Amino acid sequence: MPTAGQSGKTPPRGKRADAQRNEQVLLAAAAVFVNSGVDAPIRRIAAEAGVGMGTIYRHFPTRSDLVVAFYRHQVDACAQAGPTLLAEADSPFAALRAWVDLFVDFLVTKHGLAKAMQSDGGGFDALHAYFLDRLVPVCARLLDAAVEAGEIEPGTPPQELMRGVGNLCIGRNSDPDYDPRRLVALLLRGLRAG
Amino acid sequence: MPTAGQSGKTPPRGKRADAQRNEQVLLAAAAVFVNSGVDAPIRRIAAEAGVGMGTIYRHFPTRSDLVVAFYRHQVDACAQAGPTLLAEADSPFAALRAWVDLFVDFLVTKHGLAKAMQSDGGGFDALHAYFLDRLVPVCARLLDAAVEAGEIEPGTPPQELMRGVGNLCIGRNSDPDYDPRRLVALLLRGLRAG
DNA sequence: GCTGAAAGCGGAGCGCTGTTCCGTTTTGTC
DNA sequence: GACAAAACGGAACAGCGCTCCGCTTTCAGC
Repeated sequence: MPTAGQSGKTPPRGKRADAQRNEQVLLAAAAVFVNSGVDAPIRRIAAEAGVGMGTIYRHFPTRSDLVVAFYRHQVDACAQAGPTLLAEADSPFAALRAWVDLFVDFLVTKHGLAKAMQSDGGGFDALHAYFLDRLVPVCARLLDAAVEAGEIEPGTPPQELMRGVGNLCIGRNSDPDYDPRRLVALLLRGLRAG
Repeated sequence: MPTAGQSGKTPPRGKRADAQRNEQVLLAAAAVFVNSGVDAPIRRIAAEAGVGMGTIYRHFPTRSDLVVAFYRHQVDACAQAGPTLLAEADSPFAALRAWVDLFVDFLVTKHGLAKAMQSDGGGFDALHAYFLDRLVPVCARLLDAAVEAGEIEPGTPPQELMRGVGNLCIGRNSDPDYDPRRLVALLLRGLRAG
């Protein structure tokens, strides 16, 4: 994937050089999300980046925007894996299962991302929206294919399945005995026709 | 410094009258949980009750304790419904399904309770513990009965199922289109032997 | 009744958040 | 180099949980 827009010497919309620089620095500093979770204090990220609070808010009006920017390419990779899996797997349902596994892996390896994705009152609306925008269509295609192949029953909206899977992944880090994968597997089993 | 020597001041088992009164007043004020969710500011509950912050923290060291005290009888009712349903339903699996429905109803009608129950970092540990203490044994008995009747596959720990169901109920209020019941039904379907 | 120690109370205060606002600095252009 | 616009930095404000300690209430023993 290309690095954030500008290659060579064409600044996209006339952003100033220092602004572009700071945006990159902020994205790099957002790596604290990896270890401290997406709830890491804004001040900390600003300090990590060596910029002031004003700067961070100007570039990313909500924490959600920063999180989206930071994880965007991973979400995109997950979205792109959908069609590939559908083409290569033994059956549409197998593809769906593999894709959901990918999604679950993504969520459980990011502290608190699943929780943040629910967006209920936490100001993570942009994150929620981005996940839905990118992944629901992919999920829909996989579901449709599986329905068409007679492997699962129709009637489950993709956004509902996504939401459910996301919800099941919440709190994995707070309880090492809890493994969302087993429950997600049960959920998918419940979809099967028969 | 207390002059320790007095004749037997009996340290009474019972609390002082004003303390008992305030505890009742606080429990009544905790009704703000119903409309404002379990995240309602402590200050607000204190104000509602007409007491100071110190009082509320003395009676309920964590917000979790207050929530537990407020919803305790409803949780107990849910726990007690387990054996009843098992005795009256057509089959153990039907009883399990009915009981889970009861649990889901309880969770979705309390703003944010499901989220709080996850206890990941929110200081809701006592709430989490109480739910588990009271409901996991009930769930275990229902699961065992259904396994014994050959209706579901063995291998799902009750605490995992509880957690999964609880997780699926998160955020129902933030998205009216999301209905956890359908997904919970799928999950239970996934348990079935066959 | 009184009385005084212990139990309980109240809320100011601390530390931590997110977010805004505006004087100062940097940048790019003429 | 000058100058306006863009961007910056962090002090300041608001809201939160929680603690701490001087003041008030209770109640057994007289």
